[in-house]
Amino acid sequence: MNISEAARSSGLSVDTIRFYERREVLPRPPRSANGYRSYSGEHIATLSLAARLRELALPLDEIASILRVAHDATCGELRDALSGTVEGALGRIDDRIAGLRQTRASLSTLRRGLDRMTPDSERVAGLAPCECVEMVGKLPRAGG
Amino acid sequence: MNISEAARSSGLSVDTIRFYERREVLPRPPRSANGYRSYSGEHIATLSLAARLRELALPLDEIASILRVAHDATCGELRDALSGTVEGALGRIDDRIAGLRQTRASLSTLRRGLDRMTPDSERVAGLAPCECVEMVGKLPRAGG
DNA sequence: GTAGACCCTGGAGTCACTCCAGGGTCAATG
DNA sequence: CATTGACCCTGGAGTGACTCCAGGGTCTAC
Repeated sequence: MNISEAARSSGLSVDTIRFYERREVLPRPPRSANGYRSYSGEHIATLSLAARLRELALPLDEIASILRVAHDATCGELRDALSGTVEGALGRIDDRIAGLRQTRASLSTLRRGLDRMTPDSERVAGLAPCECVEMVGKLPRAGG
Repeated sequence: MNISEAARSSGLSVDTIRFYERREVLPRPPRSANGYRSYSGEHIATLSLAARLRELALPLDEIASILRVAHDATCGELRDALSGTVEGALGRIDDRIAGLRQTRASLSTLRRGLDRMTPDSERVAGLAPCECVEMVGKLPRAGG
């Protein structure tokens, strides 16, 4: 299996696989006679695991150490490594979702306001030609 | 008002203000005799507007053009610029929230699975020492 | 034999900051 | 008047996680 097939079946892009390898997140696969990377089923499993962990919004360092553990650990060790990681990731995701919801609410408010406005044609030099700007300025601060 | 006061009252950091100025997102304020940036009330309004727009997850280019429009536009023009932008931003945020929720669900599944597992002590060379890895591998693909 | 799809490398570009070195300025204190 | 410490300036480098590029080699089908 060469790199583009590996990409297709793992869900990572070709560029990303090469990038992860350079960053030592992924193990270096053997090369065939022409110098092409050659991936086995086990390699593909590692790639897929990395892809899934990345989808869980884990930073690459963490993924790298999980993959290293996953290659020579007892089940219990791996479980412990994963559960700490998962706990942290859940917290970060919850914060992120809360922030985005705040932002979403601000945006809806802004849109409702814009819909209610009639476009007048007063042209002013300088900032704040109309209530639009005031509206945006008065939005509550969200955690973007 | 010098830059640190401007930062405090706009919600941007000092570094970010200077960075936005370099990137021509913000207008260059006048300098006082010693070379320090000197911000008027109108400048602060612009900074605050930029900060709010950034919280709405708009890219800097878009903010830059809105600020330029905001400085010499009719109310209707500004309204139109903002409403297109807001519409796009709402869509992006909804997608992002949906993706994060997927990820969150996967993480919860994973955590529940880990909690139910008993740590056995089988040590294997090669990937996939236990069901942990399979579990992660089988998580549904989320849009991270 | 040649067109087009694939592969390789090392390096640069992206976004939105954030931090740093190496310097100048200012207000208050001793 | 000297010094301390908080502030200000600039240009440039570092961050994370890619993404794209140039400039080359290889493989497959017609």
